[in-house]
Amino acid sequence: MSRVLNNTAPVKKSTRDRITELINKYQFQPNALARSLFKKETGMIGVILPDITNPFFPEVLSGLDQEARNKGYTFFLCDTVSTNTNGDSGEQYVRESEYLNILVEKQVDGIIMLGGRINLAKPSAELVNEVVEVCKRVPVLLINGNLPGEGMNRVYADEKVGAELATQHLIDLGHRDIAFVGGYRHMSNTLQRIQSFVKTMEKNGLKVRKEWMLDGGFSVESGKAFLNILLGLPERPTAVFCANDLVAIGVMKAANKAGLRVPHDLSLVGFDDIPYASNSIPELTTVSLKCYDVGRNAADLLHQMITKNKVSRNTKVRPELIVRESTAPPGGKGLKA
Amino acid sequence: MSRVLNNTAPVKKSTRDRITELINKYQFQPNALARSLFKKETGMIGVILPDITNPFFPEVLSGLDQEARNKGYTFFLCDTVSTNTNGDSGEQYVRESEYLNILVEKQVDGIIMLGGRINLAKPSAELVNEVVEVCKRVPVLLINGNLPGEGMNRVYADEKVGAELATQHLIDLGHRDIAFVGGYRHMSNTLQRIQSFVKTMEKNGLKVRKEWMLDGGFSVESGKAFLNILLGLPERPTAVFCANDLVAIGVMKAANKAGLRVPHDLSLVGFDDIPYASNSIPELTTVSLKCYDVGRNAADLLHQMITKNKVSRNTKVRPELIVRESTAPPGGKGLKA
DNA sequence: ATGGAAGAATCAAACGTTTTCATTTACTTT
DNA sequence: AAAGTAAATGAAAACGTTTGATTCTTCCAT
Repeated sequence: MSRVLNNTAPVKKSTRDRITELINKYQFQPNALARSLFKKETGMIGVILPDITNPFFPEVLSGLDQEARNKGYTFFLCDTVSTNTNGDSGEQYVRESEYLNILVEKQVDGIIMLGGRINLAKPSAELVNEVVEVCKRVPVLLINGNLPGEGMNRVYADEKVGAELATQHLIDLGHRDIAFVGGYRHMSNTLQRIQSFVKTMEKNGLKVRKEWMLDGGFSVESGKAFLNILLGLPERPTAVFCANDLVAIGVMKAANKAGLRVPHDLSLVGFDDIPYASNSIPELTTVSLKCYDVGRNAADLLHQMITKNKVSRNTKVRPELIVRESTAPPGGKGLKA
Repeated sequence: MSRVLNNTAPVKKSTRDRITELINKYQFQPNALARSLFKKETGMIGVILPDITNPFFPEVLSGLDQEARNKGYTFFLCDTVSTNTNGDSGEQYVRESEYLNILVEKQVDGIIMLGGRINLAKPSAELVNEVVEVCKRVPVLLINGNLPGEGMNRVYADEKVGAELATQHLIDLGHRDIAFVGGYRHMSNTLQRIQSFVKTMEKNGLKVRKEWMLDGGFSVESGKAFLNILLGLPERPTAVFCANDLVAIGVMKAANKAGLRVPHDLSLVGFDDIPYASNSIPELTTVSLKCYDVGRNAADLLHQMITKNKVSRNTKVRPELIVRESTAPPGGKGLKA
């Protein structure tokens, strides 16, 4: 029966017909569990991410899916968000560990980790150990994150050039007083963006002001808060570079409420290029992390790791500046009252 | 060994210790495939949806996950979108069938269908047949969709009261000239919204204008197109009810470009309450479909279907009007030039 | 016609669990 | 102390597939 389904051996036409007839008659469908048990491959890939509700992730998921689908993979979705948001991300982290275990128990062919603890600037030794341990059993691929030491496989967007692109764009427009707001200093991606930001500023002979460097969130709400802080300062920037699009939206909303017009009074650039970015009024200038491409690359790389059992080298994808409507030369009154 | 892992039988302390030591030593992890093969349950739920990139779906996914997680389920994500968008949704439909097959082969404990063909106003007999066939093998739950005849299990938001809420809100504000734009007439959810819209209009003695009823898309782009059509008309509405938030955003952008202020010149209400809705400027008045609640309910119901093997009755969740900033009395110049 | 080879069909083992049943060991009670 | 009961352990079957080995046909060539 197996032979006729999979054409794995020659079989006389008479018997083949007999079998196929039975298959149709009983609506037979093979049991993938049993097959996987024997073949030691499941065609399943686990993807662990912090929060499916963050529009950033569906985008890369989409790329992953597109590339992996025709290779015959299906996805386990492991959302680690702690929905009963008591602000305790500890719970999220234990969930991450749990899922790691579940996935290897379910014998997935590969695991993709996306965000969460792998984004920490200083990941705990415990986590590193854990992931290394899992790596021994199943190929693991990190997207937009890193873990020190162990030569992990990763594909990621080049945060540094992304931040440089954005900063330089603002400078070329004529801005000299630029703020950076958003993110968390203890996360590696934020850190890279900040570092690249100050580097680019200094390269252009511009000063970065400590009091214009605000972090503490990736959300719209935090964006509003950041702008309000900025508004309370004696000296104010004419442009702000936001750690991601969501906080850019927040900044924009708060600016609007304060009677400031974007980009006339204040230039704004975001980061990520989530769908939001092109839907706001005015549309947001941002740097695209090419989530979709990152996803596709990841799927491809993981597939190689699974089949060739070979550690391919990491892939870095180059971000792209998307100039839309939220940036302009510093013509207006700026943030100055 | 199985006994000590699962505490399924009394075991002497000495041997228990011996076993646990070995487990730790060899980092033993059980094979979920083998277990599932024997127990005939996998703890896996398949969810089929059209496009993870549409912010509507992550929201319900999140609710699903939250409720199902602590019951020990994990999710298969089956995105049926045809990413090489040649506009051919036929491909999407065959993918839907494919996934249905894959999921039963993988022995999932249950299947959740979300959008796609189950939203068609007139589903093909072929589809109905297919789903009925699958239902014989594994519990299937439809979210926000229906299939005729066969007493399918479903949980859904009450589109009719949602549309009524929105329409009545506009009317209460004093609007008499209201347009309805967006969606597809051949989809059941659009149809219900339309029907409820005209019913509510007529109940208030208001006339609905054929030329103000536009359909043909759920996207931002289509929203822009709709408004532009409206602008070209000799007589224009003072408010428009959009089939979903995305087209409302589109309408808002097009209005903005045409120099119209929302809500001063034009009132706008959306549908769905996706995260976008509260991030736009002005924030969008909309009706919340309670995606998250729908998701939670679905997870709960499916769990009952799986364990109790009982066909629970359908669940309907009541939408809620969220009044924000995009609606106001028809004070402005309206759309009239 | 017999031997052999190639083709077709059938058998059996293996994948890693769980559970039942039987067997052995330990404990309690009269 | 013996018997009976309870606890602990061991062995084996089953879940549904795949594949390598084995047997059985069939046919061709010597």
